[in-house]
Amino acid sequence: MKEIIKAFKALSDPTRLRIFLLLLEKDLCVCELTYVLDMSQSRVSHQLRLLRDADLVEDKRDGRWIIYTIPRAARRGLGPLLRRLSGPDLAETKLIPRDIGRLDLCLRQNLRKVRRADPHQPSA
Amino acid sequence: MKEIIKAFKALSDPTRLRIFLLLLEKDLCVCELTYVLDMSQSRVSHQLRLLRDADLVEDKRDGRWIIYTIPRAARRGLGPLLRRLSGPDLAETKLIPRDIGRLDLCLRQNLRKVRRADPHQPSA
DNA sequence: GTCTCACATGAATATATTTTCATATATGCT
DNA sequence: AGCATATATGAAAATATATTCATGTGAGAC
Repeated sequence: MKEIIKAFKALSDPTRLRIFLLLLEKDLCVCELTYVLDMSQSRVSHQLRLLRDADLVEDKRDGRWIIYTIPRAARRGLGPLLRRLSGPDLAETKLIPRDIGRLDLCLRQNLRKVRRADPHQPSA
Repeated sequence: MKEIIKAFKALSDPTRLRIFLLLLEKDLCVCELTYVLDMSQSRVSHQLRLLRDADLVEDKRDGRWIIYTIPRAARRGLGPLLRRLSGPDLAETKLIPRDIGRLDLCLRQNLRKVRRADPHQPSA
């Protein structure tokens, strides 16, 4: 019961729902989310914590970045519901077309491009 | 989007989730809910309004009483999710066993028994 | 019409959530 | 070690939500 309340509460905020829907599309790091949402990093981090506390997202470190992911349980449970609530047979995309646009933009810029944590990269 | 937020927000409060789950079991009037939840009528009414604003419940008058119902759309969308979130193949019942107990008690007392809006009741 | 019951609602208060700002931590680079 | 980048977090301020209390409304009984 408490878990369910937490999950609903977590998704009942526009920012967090947008984050969740974005992550449903693709795993992202905080700076990518910050870019797409055009919000302060602190704000995004705080919201991510609530999503994490509700077990709606997971994080794993990758070098300097922390990548957020939607664990399988949450994907299974909520993905279908959101598809249904957003109208018959629509992808999450339809809920946040603007964000998806900015996400594409963001991915093209490859924010995490150059400095990967790969010490073995040959210089030529 | 706004509708989805409203729906999640509506279900992210313990009182409202309990009401929703009770109504998933059975259509009920406000005084029955008040009894089962053991809360003030005003409090229950306020929460019902939020649920109604989120299209998660509907009401219809029946004589003196106002009966709350879960419309089909909400039942279809959220029922399955709640069943899944509450564990594999569990009915909503498992989420609020106490409330269901009190509901049975309440129904046995037949709060809406005597004064039905039936003017043709013979006196003998 | 008057009384009672069932319910709704406005306004004030109490409580929780969100945002911002400053600062802390961890990683990688040089 | 020192610096920059990526992210987290505590605390205060801003904002939203929930609860209570008093009162309003509408239906049925008489």
